[in-house]
Parts: sequence; structure tokens; C-alpha cells
Amino acid sequence: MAGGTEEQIRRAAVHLFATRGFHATGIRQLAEAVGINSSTLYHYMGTKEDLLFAITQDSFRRLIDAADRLSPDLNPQVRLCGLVYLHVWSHATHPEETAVVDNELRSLDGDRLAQAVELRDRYEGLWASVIADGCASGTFAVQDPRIARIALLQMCSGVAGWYSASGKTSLRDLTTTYAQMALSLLSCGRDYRTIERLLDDLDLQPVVAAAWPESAI
Amino acid sequence: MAGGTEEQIRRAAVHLFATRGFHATGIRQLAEAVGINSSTLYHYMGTKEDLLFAITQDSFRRLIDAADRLSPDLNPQVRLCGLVYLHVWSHATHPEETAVVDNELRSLDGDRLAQAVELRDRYEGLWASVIADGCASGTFAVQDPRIARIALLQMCSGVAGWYSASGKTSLRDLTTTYAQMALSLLSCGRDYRTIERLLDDLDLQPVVAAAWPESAI
DNA sequence: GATCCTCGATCGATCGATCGATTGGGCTGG
DNA sequence: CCAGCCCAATCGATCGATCGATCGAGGATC
Repeated sequence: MAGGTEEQIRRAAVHLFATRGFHATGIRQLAEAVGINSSTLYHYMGTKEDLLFAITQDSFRRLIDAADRLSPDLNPQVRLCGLVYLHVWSHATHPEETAVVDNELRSLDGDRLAQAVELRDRYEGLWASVIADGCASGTFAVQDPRIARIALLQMCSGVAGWYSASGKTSLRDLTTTYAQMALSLLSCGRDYRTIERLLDDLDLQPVVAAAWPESAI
Repeated sequence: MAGGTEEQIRRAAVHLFATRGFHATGIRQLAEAVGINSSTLYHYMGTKEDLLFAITQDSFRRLIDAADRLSPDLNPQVRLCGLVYLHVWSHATHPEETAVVDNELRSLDGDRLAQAVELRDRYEGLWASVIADGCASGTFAVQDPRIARIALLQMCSGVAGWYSASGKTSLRDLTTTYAQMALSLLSCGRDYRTIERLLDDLDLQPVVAAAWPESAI
């Protein structure tokens, strides 16, 4: 349960960056959260910004790895549900990490910001192609595919800000509800039970377990 | 065009808080943006946090004032389109101000955070009642009204982060597109032209002009 | 002369980061 | 077995820089 010091620092940083913000988090505050001297921090890490960069890179890569595992043979409707599932699942189970990625990218300097943006663009490209495929095949119908993509991603990312696993909504209900809303937004409404079955058949648990191994308890 | 010094400070603060973040914005940086000494700032304002608080309060009040002007006699479908219009319009025309409100509330201390949260809750309550009315009358059909409300607000707020008036999407197209997506998400899909006409008939320009007088050029 | 406005100087506090000193467990050569 | 050594790990002290904020000394305007 304890984990190495390096991992403790990482966890504390994710928590503090997510709740207070990167610039509002002091190096001493971080050290105190871990229970070590602020000097000792630098034995395990580089600069504070190195830490932020590592967090964002890891988070992005895991999400992209998971999304890349979705078979391109599936029809757009199913692929979109898969993307929504993975996005919502990751934001619900790792709310602080994803919040840091979504809100603190601007604290990175030029080079690293560019690297992060490149990963983000790659990820959003997966969404764009699914939506484009669906529009081409007549499964989806939207006024502007680009705006629809932005709206969908924004709405799914919001999960990190409010969802609590201790609430009355289960992770299964959450992901299904968002998948249903996403399809509806694309003028491709489906019955709730239908989507529930669709996601069951997709069976993304292996994908999730591969991309977030520490969550497979 | 110039405006008083106080207003220049306000504008510069909105810009810096939105782009760099509240904690990443220094008092000297703010003064430099205005073209005055950092000491002179304090002749026009209180603390840096006073400034942030004033910005958030003003922004919230204007949005609530506008939303309150929507007649409660209208049916849920029209009222929802009105809420979407005002929300998207304000986020598209005042992206920095709304971004500060959406992202920097956590930088307020206890008392002021509570006041801001109270206003936010009041505003979101307007959305909640419209959605509830629509669900009760059968106009809307969603699995979870609360989640739908959160998703809609999140998706509409995202406009502040990407929309550019110089792009190919007009403000009119933008608001109509979002209203259509919102209705679709609520299983109440309508034709694009229908929503366009609906918003034209609503004619929210007077509402907008009353809540954001400086935009009425 | 009184009021408004501005600025340089400066306050104490805190920032991120580095330094040298110390500790202690583990490895090596004999 | 043990003396000698190494090195990861930790900490107190401190670096220069910057933070938000204050003060009093001047102009400027009426």
C-alpha cells in the first residue's frame, strides 16, 4: 500500500496540483504532505515543473493507449461508446490526475507545452475520426462535427469535477449515461438498456486493466 | 476606448488571470500591463484577491440577471434554448472573464468562495428547474436529469476555451448549434432551421444588451 | 493649501532550488 | 569475521529572487 517515496511524491503532487493548483502549491507544502524535508524532494525529482510534466505525460499516454486498443473494425456508434466509456471511466476513477491534465497544462513551458498539446491533439484526433466516420455513414447527424467533438469531450471531462464513487451513481451507470447522452447529441439516440448491452459486449475491462494496471485490484 | 484606470486594471487582470492563472499572475506584472507602478495599483483596488472576487461576482450577476429575464411562461424547450443562448453567448463574447469564473474560484478564501458558490448554485438551479419541467411534461427524456444538467453546463462553458469571433463560425451559428446539441442530448432533437427561428422569435438581444451594456456597440 | 495621484524604496514573508554535512545499511577485500 | 569503503537518503542552513503589500515623499490639479 505504501509505495516508494517517489510514488508518494507523485501522489501528493497530483492531489495538491488538482486541489490548489500548480502555482499555488509550494515545494515545502508538497514535502510536508509526503512527510519529508523539502530538500529530500530533490533527491527523487527534478524541478517542480518536471513533476507536472511527468504527470501529464503519463496520464495522456495511458488514455491514448487505451483508446488505441479499440478495434477500428467496429462501427462508429460502438467506437464512440467505447471512447466515451474510457474517457469517463478514467476521469471518474482518476479525477485528480485528469483534472491536472485538463487545467494545468498552461503551467508548462514552451517545449513541454508543445509536447503535451501534441498528445492531446492525437487523442482528440481519435474522436474526430470516429465522428467523421459516423457522419459519413449517416449514423450521426450534426451541424458541425468539429463543434460536436469539442462539446462531447468537454462534457465527458467534467466528470472529474463532480463524480464521487461513494454517491448513488455506480461507475457502470455513469459510463452508460454518458454514452447515451453522447449518442443522443449526435442524433443517434438509443435506449438505455441497448447501450448497457453494447458496452457489456464491448467488454473494455481488459483494456482498462492494461492501461491503468494499478487500478486492477 | 481608454476607460478609467480602474477599468484598465480590471481588464488587464481578467486577461492575466485567464491566461496565466491567478497565482501565476504577479502584482508587478499586472501593473506593467496597465502601464503604472505596482504601488499605484493599490490606490484603485484592495488586495489581489479583492480584484478576483469583484470579477467573479460581476460576471455571475450579469449571467444570472440575464437568465432571470427569461419568461417562466415559455415552455421548457424554448427556455432551455434561451439558457443555452445566454450561456454560450456570454462565454463566446467574454471568454476570459468567464474562464476566470470557471477556473479560478478555488483561489478565493472561505467566505468569498462560499458567496461565489452560492451564486453558481443559484444559476445552476435555473437550469435544473427547466430540465425538471421538461422531463415532467415529457418534452425531455434523460436517464438522470442532474447528470444531464452538469453535462450541458460543462459543454456550453467549453466555448470560452476555443471560440474565436474571427473564425468561420458566426455567433449566431454558434449559439444555434449549441442549442440544437442541447436539445438533442435531452432527446428532444429539432431541425437546425427550427431552432434558428425559435431563437429569432425569442429575440434575446435586449436581454443581452441589458446585462452586458458595454457590449452594445 | 488641499486633494488626488504616482512612484521609489522598502517591508517581512515565501518562493524554488542548492549546498555541505551526516547517517546508516550493504558490499568488498583481506 | 571485520575493517574499510561506498552510496543512497536525509536534513538544516541558506541562496538569490520574487511575492503581496505599505509607506512617505513628491508632483499635479483645482
